[in-house]
Amino acid sequence: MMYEKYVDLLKEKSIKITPQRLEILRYLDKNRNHPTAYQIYTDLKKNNPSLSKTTVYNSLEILNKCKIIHTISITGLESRYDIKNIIHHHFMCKKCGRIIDIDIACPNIRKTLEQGHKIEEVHGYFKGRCRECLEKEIDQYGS
Amino acid sequence: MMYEKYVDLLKEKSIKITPQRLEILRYLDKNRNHPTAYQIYTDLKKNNPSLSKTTVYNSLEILNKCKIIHTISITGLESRYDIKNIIHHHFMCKKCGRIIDIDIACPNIRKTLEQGHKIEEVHGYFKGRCRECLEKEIDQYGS
DNA sequence: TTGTCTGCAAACGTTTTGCACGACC
DNA sequence: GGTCGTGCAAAACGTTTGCAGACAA
Repeated sequence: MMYEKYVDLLKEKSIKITPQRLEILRYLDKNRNHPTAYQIYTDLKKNNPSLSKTTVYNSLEILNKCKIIHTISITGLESRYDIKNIIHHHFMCKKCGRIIDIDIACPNIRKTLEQGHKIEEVHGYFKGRCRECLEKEIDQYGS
Repeated sequence: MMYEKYVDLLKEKSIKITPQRLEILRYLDKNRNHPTAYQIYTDLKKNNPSLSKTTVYNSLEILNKCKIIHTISITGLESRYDIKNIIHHHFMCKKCGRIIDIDIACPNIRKTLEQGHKIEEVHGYFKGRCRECLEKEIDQYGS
């Protein structure tokens, strides 16, 4: 079998390598649209009908804990998952629901706040209307 | 009856004034600890046993839509609610679960992103360990 | 053989829905 | 009289749990 980065990554983090975990990682690598656990589950079930939701949730949890993937809770409903490894934030279009990576970092974030609280994670969630939805509005109602 | 700011605020936004809505606003004004809908419901039910969950959810939704209150989804589980009217962000302690207001604004946030997406809401969620929990750790394991 | 991972079913907590009643212009 | 808000119950949804069997060190 050819070299696969996720095999190495799991080894590096001392997480047991299982076919399910690898499939989830490959799925997130190919699908950069921030899928839900259910989307991952139903899509992977097509090629592996015995896959269970429990395994998907368990795998996502362990991969998130080891920072191989990231959990996004921008919708306020379900969690969504992301495998990008550089720090970034997210924009959600309130019209079409798309979630888009935002490659900006807030430059003046301190690691410890004035009050002494220690920051370990920063989640920037931006909401609004995406360019495509804005353009549709102009087409409809005129500029 | 004495002057009440929330009566005026609802009038201003053309939202019908009902006892339930006012009670929820007064509750959030007094309880600045980012309660869940269920906490609001059970606490207000003590003085108004006929109050229903539906009404609490309906009211929170309409008040959020009109920006009188804000919905916080930092936990990834339930929604929490906040009545503070100046822009701020939130810190959640991963040990004790407390959610604390962070009065900083990211200075260089544009209203429109490079790709043309229009930002209407900014939610900054910070997670880590609060001062009190950090101090407990030091007491336990030594500095 | 021990611990860990998987998969199924059931349970759980939060939120939404359908519907009937009541209040208010 | 028609619209809107309320309250109850049931359903829906995402997620977690308990448990039994399978697998790997």
